[in-house]
Amino acid sequence: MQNTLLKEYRQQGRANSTTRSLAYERLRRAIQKSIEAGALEPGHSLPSERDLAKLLSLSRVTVRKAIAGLVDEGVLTQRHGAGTFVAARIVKSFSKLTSFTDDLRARGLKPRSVFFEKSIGEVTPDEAMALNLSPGAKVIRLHRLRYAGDEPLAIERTTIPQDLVADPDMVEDSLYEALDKTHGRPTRALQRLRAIAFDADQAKLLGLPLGSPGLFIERRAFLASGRVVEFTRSFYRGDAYDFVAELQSDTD
Amino acid sequence: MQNTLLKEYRQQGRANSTTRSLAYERLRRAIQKSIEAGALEPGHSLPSERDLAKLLSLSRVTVRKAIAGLVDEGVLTQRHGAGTFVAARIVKSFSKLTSFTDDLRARGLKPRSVFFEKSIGEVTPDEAMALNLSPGAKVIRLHRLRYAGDEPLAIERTTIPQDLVADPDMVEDSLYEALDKTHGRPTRALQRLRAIAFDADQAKLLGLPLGSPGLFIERRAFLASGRVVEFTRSFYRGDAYDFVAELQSDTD
DNA sequence: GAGTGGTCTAGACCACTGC
DNA sequence: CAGTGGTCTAGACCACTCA
Repeated sequence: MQNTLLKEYRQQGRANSTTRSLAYERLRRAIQKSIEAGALEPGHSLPSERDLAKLLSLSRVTVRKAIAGLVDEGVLTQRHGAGTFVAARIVKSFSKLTSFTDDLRARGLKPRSVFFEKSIGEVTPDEAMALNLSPGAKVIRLHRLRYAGDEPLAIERTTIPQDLVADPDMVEDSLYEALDKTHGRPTRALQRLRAIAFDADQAKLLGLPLGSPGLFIERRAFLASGRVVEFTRSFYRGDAYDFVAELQSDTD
Repeated sequence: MQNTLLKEYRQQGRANSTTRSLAYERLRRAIQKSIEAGALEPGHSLPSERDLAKLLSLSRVTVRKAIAGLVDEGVLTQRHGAGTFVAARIVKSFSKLTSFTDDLRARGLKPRSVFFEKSIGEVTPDEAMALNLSPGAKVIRLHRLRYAGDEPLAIERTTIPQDLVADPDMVEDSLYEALDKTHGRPTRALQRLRAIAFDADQAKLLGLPLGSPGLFIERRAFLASGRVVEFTRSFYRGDAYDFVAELQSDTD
């Protein structure tokens, strides 16, 4: 834990031979890496600011600056008098388009998918509408349970035009990583969200009591060209997610 | 300019007779007020950090902390070697959002409020933090049930600095309409949202079964000067609220 | 009461800007 | 070149948490 952090900190120093490295940036990256590597798990505490300062031969002010950055990204949380902890809830920006897989990795969680379905078929009228496809077009359908480590987090149904991905088996964990290799990631998305209560099937899959609160999210993601790459309907566990949005208040 | 800032800083000190006030919060508020009062206009520069520190008998670190908060809200901008300036225009990427309330109006439904509480009081520590107010400052509290026609939709608790609205009775249905008549509407807001299950009291108020799904939304709305005008915690019926956002992929 | 984060100080050196 | 913000230090005291 401390050792990993110290190692990462030194590593970060070496990384930038060309550029001058800032102590607080180095420490910040070191903490991030330690979390991603699993040395710091959600809910666990970091060494105290004073200990970190001593360990790394930094002043406490510098340590605080490094931590502050991660706190306002939602990666760490601090409790006065108690300590600094790796955030347990997943705070997801509702304004930035990020991949589920990347989100979890940034928090030191291991994303994993269990597929119920990976198939090719003809679009339904619904899907054709959502994806702007002609009737008769072929689509790939993914239906899966998404995990963070051993914890099921969400149920997800995704539909993708077949000409964009070709083979459903190209998608292992991350759709966006598969897209990287072909048409690139989407640059824009429209998302709609509401609260729901899980029905019997959903609750069972997620290991929650019937009627537990969750979030239903529907997303259409677009390529730079304007093409719809993805139509996804997800059910997220309410106890694991926080969504943050920055918005412009309407003139009316 | 400098004079106004100094005066505002002292003013902020007086507000809290009982509790200790934080220097960086005081300075931050003083800068905001100076902007609102027109003593600092967009594009103009602030005194240098060193000068501010000397003027207010603070350390430079403290002055920087006050400024940093306003910089990341987009109210001020800093240019290395040049100075600190009042932002000419706030350039940030916002999601466009439509709330259920907006949809209501668009659909011709009548929003209506039943108030449980409309009062004036002193800020709680929580509220002071959320609104960037000095301890001891007066706030208006609104606690209400919001309807669309005869359907209860949400339970809402709003806290507003008193100097922005003066009289709680000025708010009939829309807080923003009341603000139109005084300081103008907020230009930006930060929202955090998660799924919850309604407890007994909430369920009863909304006429729903215990444990029904809902959205808990916490919102802080800002004026162009960076001042927080509103801190609201709402509980929306899950079956009635749709949250729509457009997301952008970020290069960083 | 020991340990934690939260605030604050009075210095210092560096990198950049603009005259 | 003088002046600015950017980084960093080595202290200090306070307020809070938890056993």
